[in-house]
Amino acid sequence: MTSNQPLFRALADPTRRDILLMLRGTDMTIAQVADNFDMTRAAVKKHLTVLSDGGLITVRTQGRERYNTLNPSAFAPIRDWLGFFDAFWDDRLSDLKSAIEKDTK
Amino acid sequence: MTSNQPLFRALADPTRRDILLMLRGTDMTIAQVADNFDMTRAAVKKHLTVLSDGGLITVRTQGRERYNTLNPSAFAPIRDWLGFFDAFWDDRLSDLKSAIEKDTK
DNA sequence: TTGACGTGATACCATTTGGTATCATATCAA
DNA sequence: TTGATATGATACCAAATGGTATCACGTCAA
Repeated sequence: MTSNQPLFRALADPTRRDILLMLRGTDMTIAQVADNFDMTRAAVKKHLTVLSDGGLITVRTQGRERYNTLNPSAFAPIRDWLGFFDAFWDDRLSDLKSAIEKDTK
Repeated sequence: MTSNQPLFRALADPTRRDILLMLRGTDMTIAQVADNFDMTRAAVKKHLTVLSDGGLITVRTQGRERYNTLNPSAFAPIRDWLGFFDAFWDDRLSDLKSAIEKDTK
C-alpha cells in the first residue's frame, strides 16, 4: 500500500492550501505565486516542492519559466481515506435504525 | 470563517491517522490506545490532545479513566474544502465536453 | 555580447514538533 | 489507610519545518 504521508503533509500548511486554491483554473510561475504572499520567492518555492512531492501539482518548464499546474486527481487518496469513516458512520446509523425499529415494535 | 488549521494539522501525522482508524467503533482509554504503539503513553497522550484540538475526538471521563471517542462529523470541513476543487474539475470536464461537441459539428 | 530576469541550490536560523523521563494527583481495591 | 493504577503536567532533547540571505546558472531581449 502506497504511503500517502507526503499528500497529507502537503495539505497541513495554510500557505500551501492557499496556493492550491490559487492554482484552480490558472497555471502560474513561481514568481507569480510568490507575488501573492508576503514571503520570499525561495520560501514559496519550497512550498511548491512539498506540493509537488505530494503529487498535488505538476511542473512544466517553458523557457526560463516554470509553470505550476494543479492536479485535482491527487485528492483521490484523501477521499478514499475519508471513506473509511463513512463506513463507520453508516454502522452507527444502522444501529440507530435498528434501535428505532425495535422501539416502535 | 472558522480556521480549520487544527483539523488539517491533526491529520498530518501518521500515528494520529492510525489512532482515528483505531477508534472506529470502539472508544478507548489513553492506556489502551498507547498499547498499540511503540511509544510512551505521554507521547500518545500528546497526539490525542492534537486530535482533540482538531475536533476529531471527544473525551469522556469515567472514574480515573478517560475514554476517547471518534467524532466522524469533524471530517465535514475537509470534504467541504475538497469540494472547491470538484468545481474546478467539473469546469474542466465541461470544457472538454464543449470542445468535443464543437468538434463533432 | 551583455545585462536583466526567472529559477535552482545551499547555508543558515528560529520555532515547532514528536518524543522521553520524571514527578504530582486522583481514583480504585483490598 | 495503603498501595497499585490511570492520568496530568512539566522539563528537556533531537529532528523537522518554515523562513531568510546569497550565489550560481540558464534564458531572453536589446
